[in-house]
Amino acid sequence: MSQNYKDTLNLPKTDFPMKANLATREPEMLKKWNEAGLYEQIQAARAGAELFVLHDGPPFANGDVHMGTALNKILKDLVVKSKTMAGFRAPYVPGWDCHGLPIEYKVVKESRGLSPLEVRQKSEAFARKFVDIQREQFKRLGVFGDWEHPYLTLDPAYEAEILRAFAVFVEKGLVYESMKPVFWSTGAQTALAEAEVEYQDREDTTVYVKFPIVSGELAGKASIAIWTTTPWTLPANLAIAVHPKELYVAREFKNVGGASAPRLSGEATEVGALRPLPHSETLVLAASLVDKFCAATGFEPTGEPISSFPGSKLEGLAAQHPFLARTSAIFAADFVTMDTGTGAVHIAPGHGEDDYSLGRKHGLQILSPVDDHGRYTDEAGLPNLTGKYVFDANADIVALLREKGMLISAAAYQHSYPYCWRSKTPIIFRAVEQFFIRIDALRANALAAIKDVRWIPPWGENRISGTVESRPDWVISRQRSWGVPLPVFYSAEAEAILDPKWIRKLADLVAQRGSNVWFELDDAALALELGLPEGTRHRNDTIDVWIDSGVSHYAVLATNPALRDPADMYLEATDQHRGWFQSSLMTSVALHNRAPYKACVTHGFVVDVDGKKISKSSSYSKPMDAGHFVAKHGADIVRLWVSSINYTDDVPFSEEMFTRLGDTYRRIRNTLRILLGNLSDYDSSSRAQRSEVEGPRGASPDVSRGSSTALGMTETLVDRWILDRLENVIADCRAAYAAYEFHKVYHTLNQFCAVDLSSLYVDITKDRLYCDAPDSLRRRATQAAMHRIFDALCRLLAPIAVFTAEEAWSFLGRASSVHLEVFPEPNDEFRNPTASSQVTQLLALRAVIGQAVERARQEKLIGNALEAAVLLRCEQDVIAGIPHEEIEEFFILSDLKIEPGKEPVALISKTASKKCARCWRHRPAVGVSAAHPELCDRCEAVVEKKSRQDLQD
RNA sequence: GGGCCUGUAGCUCAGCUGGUUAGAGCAUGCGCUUGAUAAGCGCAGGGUCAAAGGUUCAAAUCCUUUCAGGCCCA
Repeated sequence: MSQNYKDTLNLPKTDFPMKANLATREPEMLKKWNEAGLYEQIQAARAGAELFVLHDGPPFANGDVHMGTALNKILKDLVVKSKTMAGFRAPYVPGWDCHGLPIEYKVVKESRGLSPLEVRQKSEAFARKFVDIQREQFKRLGVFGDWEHPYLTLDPAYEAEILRAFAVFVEKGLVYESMKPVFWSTGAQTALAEAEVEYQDREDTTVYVKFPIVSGELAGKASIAIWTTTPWTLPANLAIAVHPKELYVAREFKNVGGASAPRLSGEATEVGALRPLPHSETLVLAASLVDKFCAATGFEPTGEPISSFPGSKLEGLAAQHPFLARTSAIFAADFVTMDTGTGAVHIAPGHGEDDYSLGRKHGLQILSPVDDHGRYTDEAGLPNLTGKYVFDANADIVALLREKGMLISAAAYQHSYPYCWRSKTPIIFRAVEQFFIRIDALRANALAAIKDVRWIPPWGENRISGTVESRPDWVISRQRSWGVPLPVFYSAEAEAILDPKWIRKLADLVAQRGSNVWFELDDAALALELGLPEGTRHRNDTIDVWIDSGVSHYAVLATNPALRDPADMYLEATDQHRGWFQSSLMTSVALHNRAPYKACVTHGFVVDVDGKKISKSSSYSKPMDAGHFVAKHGADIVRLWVSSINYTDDVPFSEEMFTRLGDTYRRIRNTLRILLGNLSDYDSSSRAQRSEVEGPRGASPDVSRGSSTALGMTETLVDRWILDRLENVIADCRAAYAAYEFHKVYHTLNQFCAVDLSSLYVDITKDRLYCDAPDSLRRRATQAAMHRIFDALCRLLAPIAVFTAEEAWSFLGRASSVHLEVFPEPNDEFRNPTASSQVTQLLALRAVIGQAVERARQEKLIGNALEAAVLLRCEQDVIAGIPHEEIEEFFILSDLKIEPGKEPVALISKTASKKCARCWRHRPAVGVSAAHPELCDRCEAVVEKKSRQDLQD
C-alpha cells in the first residue's frame, strides 16, 4: 500500500560512501596527486601571491616517524595548507639533519675497526636510507611539499655553505681555541660522547684531604677539608669551591681511631696499614656534614665550634696545596651540594665540567697534566710519577698526602663509574684543545633580536631569553668522523690556523667533491689542492651538528629561489628553544645581526592519558610508530587528532581519543554525505543560481555573492538562519587558522556539523527535501543553501582532512583539487541577525516541546513526535512574523497550536488527524482526496503533478 | 635542586579584563525512528573548576603554598 509512495519521494542519492575505508582510499589519492603534480600545481597557481615561508626544522635521519614527529610535521602542514588557502604562496621544502653521533654510533656498533672514511660512507648510506623511509611516511600523512628536492645537510652544496658560514664566523673573530674537559677514553685514546659511555660498578679510594688556610683570620690556625673520589686529580687542583649560603664551621677534631677508621682493600691495603696516629686537627667544613665526616674518618669534634659562618665568608681566601708549592683559591659556587663530602669541593678545571666553568669564571688555567694514554705528564709537578697511569697513581698520591701530613682519612669506595664502551677502560675527564664560538660577542644582539620575533605561545620569548642569557661559549669541535670537517689547519710547527680565505677554498672544493675529500686526501694532497703552504696539515675533527642545522637559513632559505631569509615561521617542539631556535638565532645574529625567523611556534610533547610522557607510560609499551596508526585509522584521523588538541601544551594521546576521533570523523563524513545526497538533483549552474557562480575574482566562486535575498531565492527562516551560522563558521575558522589555533577550527566544524546541520538544519528540512516537488521553490532554496554550505565545508576542512575533503569535493563534479582553492570569503549579505535571534528563541521553545514530548512518550501516549498534537503557550512576539507552517516545520511537528502565555508551556495529546502515507505527518487533509485518500494535501498535489509529468514523458 | 609551562565533566576543548544555579561536542544510560540505517533524532545523568590558605561584597578567573605532570638545565 503506502510503500508505493516511497518511489515518489526525493530521497537522498549519492555514491559518496558512508564507510571511509581510509587505509586503502588514501594511498590511491596520493598516487593521483603525485601523478598530477599537485604540489607544483599549487605553487604555480600562487605564483604571484604574497610569500609565506615556513622553514622546516630538519628531523634527524634515523628511525621511523613516531607520533611526535608526525605531530610536528602535520602541524607544519596545517600552517602551510591554511596559508595557501588563505591566498599565500606557501612553499614547503622539507629537510633532514644527516650528520652526527647517533648515526655514527649505530654504524660503529655494527662493524668495528672502521677507518674514519669508512665510517662516513656507512653513515651516509644509513642517513640516506632513513631519509627515504621518512619521506614516504611523511607523504603518507598527507603532507604536501617539494619532496623530490629536500635539503640534506650532507649534500656537498649544503656542506659548502656550512663552511662559508664558518668562514664568516672566523672573519668576525668569533672562533677561538681553548682547552676543555671532555670524556676521554685512555684505552682508545679518543674523546667520547655521552652516548658512548657506559657505567660499571667500581671500587676507588676516596680521601679526605686538608688544605691549610694561609690567608685571612684563620691563616695558620685551620685547614679546609675536602673530599674526593679521584685522588689522581689532586695535582691539577687549583681551587676549592664552597656554597655561598650554607653554614660552615671551624672546629677542632680529634682522631679517635679504632672501629670507625676504615680498612682499605685492594691496591689501597698498603695505605690502610699506615693508619694515621691519634692527633687533632682544626678543620673548616660544612656544619651539616660534620656528623657524616666524623662517621667516615673516625674523627670526633672536641669542644664547641671556634666559629661558624656562611660559605661566602671563605670566598677569596687562599689555601696551601697539600703537596705542591702553590696555593688554591677558595671560591663560592652554587653547584656545591651537601650530599656527600665536606661541603668544600676540590676543583681541578682540567678534569671536570663544573671545575672547568668555575675555573673559566675566575680566570684559572685549564690544567690537565695527563696524556692521551692517561699518564701523568711533567706538568703534574711530580717527577717521580711522570708517565704513570693515573688510576695506578692513586695509591702514590695517597701515600704522598700521608707523608706530607695532609691526609685526614682514606677509604675504599664503591660507586658506579663511567667506562669506555669500546675499550672497557675507565674514563677520565681530561681537557683537550677545542674550538669555541664566543657567545659573549653575540649575546646582547641575540637578546635584542629575540624581541623582534613573535613567539607563540608568548612565554617562548621568556624561555629562549633565559637560555641565551645563561649559555656558555659554544663548543663547536667534535672528535668525531661523521660530520663536516672542522676547517682548521696546522702549520708545520703545529700551530692552529684559522683563515677565512683557506676555508672558502675548502668550501669550493667540498661543493664539488663533498666533504669526504678532507678525509681522502693526505696533508700534502689537500695542501696542493687548496694551494696552501707546504707542510700544512689537517686533523679529523668535525663541526658540531648544531652548526649544520643552525645555518639552514644560510644554506637553504637564502639559496633556494622559492624561499626567503628570514623565514616567516619556524615551528618545533619546546625543546628547540635551547636547540634549533637558539643555534639558528646565534648563527643568524653572527651573520646578519637579526633572527632568521619572524615567528616561532612551539608545541608540546606527546603524553599518555595520565599526562605522563609515553616512554614512562604504563599504558603504552610499544613504540609509537605513526605508521601503525595510519594503517589502523587512516592519515585523516591522525590529522584530525593533531587538529583537535591544543598543541601549545603537552599533547595528550590515548587509544580512547582515537576512538572518539573516529566518531567525530564519521559524523563529519555523514554530514557531507547527506548534503551530497540532497544535492543529487541540484544543478548549481542552472539559471536560478547563475548569479552566485559569477563571484568576484579571487573569491571562491560559489559562496561569494548573493542577491538581495542572499541566495536570490525564496529562503525560509531556517535557510536564512543556517546561512548566517555559516558566516560565523567561516569567520571563526578563518580567524582560527590565521592564529594557528587549529583546535578551534576542529571544534567549530564539529559543532557545526553535529548540531547546526545534522540535528537541526538537515533534520528540519528533510520534509521539504524529500516530500516537496523536486523543483519547489523552498526545496531549491534549501538545496542552494546546502550547496553553499557543502562547498564551504570542503574548503574549511581541506587543510585538516586532506583526503576526505578532496574525496567529497570530487563528488560535486569538480575536476580539480580542493587544495587549489581558497577559503570561503566572508559575505555580509548572508548575515542575518533577525533570523539568528528568532531561531535562538525558537530553540528555547523547542526544548520545552522536546521535554513535553519525551514525557508523553514515556507515558505511552505517543511514539513518534509526529503523532503528537502540541499546544504551545508562549509569548506571541517570539513567533511574530514567522509563518505558522514554518514554525511547525521547525519543530518537526504535524499538529501545532500556539496560544498566548507567559512562561512557555507545551501540552501534548495524541493528534486526531490521520497519518499521511507519504510524508508521515498527521494532517487534517488526509482522507479528503478521492484519488489519494491516504495522502495529505501537499503530497497529493506533488503526486498528481508527478503523474502528469510522467504521462507527458 | 634551578628556569619556563600546565592541571575545568570518562575524552577533547570553551569559559574575555573576577559578578546570576560552570558550558559544548563526543562518550554513557533510557527512549524514538528504520525514507542519512554498520546511520538519524530526543531526553537524562555526570564537575566541591588538582589541594589548602589568602585578597574581595563576590574567584574556575587575582596572590601564596602544596601536590601531580611536561620541557630545558644542574
